[in-house]
Amino acid sequence: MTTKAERTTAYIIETVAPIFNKLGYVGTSMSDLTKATGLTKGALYGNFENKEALALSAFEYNSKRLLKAIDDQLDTKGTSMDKLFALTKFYRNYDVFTLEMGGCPILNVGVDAQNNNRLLAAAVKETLKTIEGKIALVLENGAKNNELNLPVTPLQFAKQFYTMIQGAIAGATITKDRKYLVNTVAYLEVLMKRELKK
Amino acid sequence: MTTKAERTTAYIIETVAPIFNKLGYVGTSMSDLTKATGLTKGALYGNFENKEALALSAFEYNSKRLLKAIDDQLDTKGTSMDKLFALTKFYRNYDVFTLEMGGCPILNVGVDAQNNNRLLAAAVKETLKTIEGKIALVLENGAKNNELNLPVTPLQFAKQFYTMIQGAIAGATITKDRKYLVNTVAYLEVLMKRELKK
DNA sequence: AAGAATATATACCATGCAGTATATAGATTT
DNA sequence: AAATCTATATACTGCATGGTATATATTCTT
Repeated sequence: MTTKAERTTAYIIETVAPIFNKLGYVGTSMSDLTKATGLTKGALYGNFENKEALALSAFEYNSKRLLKAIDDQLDTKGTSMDKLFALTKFYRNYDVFTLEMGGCPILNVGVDAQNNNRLLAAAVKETLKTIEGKIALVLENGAKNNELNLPVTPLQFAKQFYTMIQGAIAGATITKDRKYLVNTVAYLEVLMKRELKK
Repeated sequence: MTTKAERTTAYIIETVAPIFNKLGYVGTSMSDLTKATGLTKGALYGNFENKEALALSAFEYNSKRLLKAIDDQLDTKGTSMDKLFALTKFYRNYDVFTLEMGGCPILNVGVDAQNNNRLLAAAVKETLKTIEGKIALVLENGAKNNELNLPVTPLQFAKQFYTMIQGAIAGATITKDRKYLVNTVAYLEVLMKRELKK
């Protein structure tokens, strides 16, 4: 059973996560958070040591949600090719997925924290590497099972794959135009068929 | 001839531009700027109406520098293919180019201003479109002069081209690893040869 | 249900913030 | 060189910031 205190901590993180993601670390004030949660400073500082700990928990929360969603796609039944196409399909509507998170946590926090918060920046970097690793693993298994051809190493292909996705996310974010996602995913699928298909 | 006042204004912009680009709009304080310039608030507010005007001028300054550099590449003598390869070469060392600017202004300001400053966000969006347009123009001319084959419209290809670059910039920024630039540019050049060559 | 332990609210602190009014210094014009 | 005009420095707002000490609720244990 979860104690009241644990539920409060969880509630704070959930509520605070999209705000930090949207407004950035320095752009978010403690009063933004008391307003959003309906709690007072006493409650927030009773559950978290300081603003930085809150921001870190908030990012970890968003990060886990994202990694879970990616895992869900890559756990699709079928060939490794099926799994990868499930992932591209996921990213085609990534703007919808990230709407309630307040945008892409990798891009937003990655850029925002770069020169403002080392711990956050390091956490983002690790999440990015984790995602690349997950994609690489699928590719590696696909190659092992003779389901696909790999022109380069699995990690190399995974990195290039995610770089294109990242570019699409950046483009869609900056221009507020989801076509960047749609078009890039379409192109990625063509490239995958061309370069990975046996 | 430039008056002393004009030179001071220019000096402020130059000095302030990389700071805003690095620390973001909210992350930059007026005292950061007085410290960096060696001037006082009186001087800054005498030359600019407020912090927002200062940030806008700073972005426009960085933006112009970037557009100028891109133009320089695309003005390379030779075929449209030569011009495009000059551009990819430029982006291979983009981290060096943007070092003294405090990072990529498109990515940094585009993400930072997204939820903090509408004017800035709009300015970045426009710059991004301008870049895409410049690339599209080279492609269009190349097609007209029968120098290359276009599988899609010039703008469509240009957008996909820049999306990949943008992804590489994001990856390199977040992980502080320039390999994202090097590898993406290498891959882009392969794709260009494969898809554009007659 | 009473008492102990814990979680939240209140009130406060020092500091930093963007911005301004005014004084002083410097440049430009005559 | 004097007078005028302009640019910069100084000193000061009022307000928001992150954080804390303490009082008051609320939850948990017995």
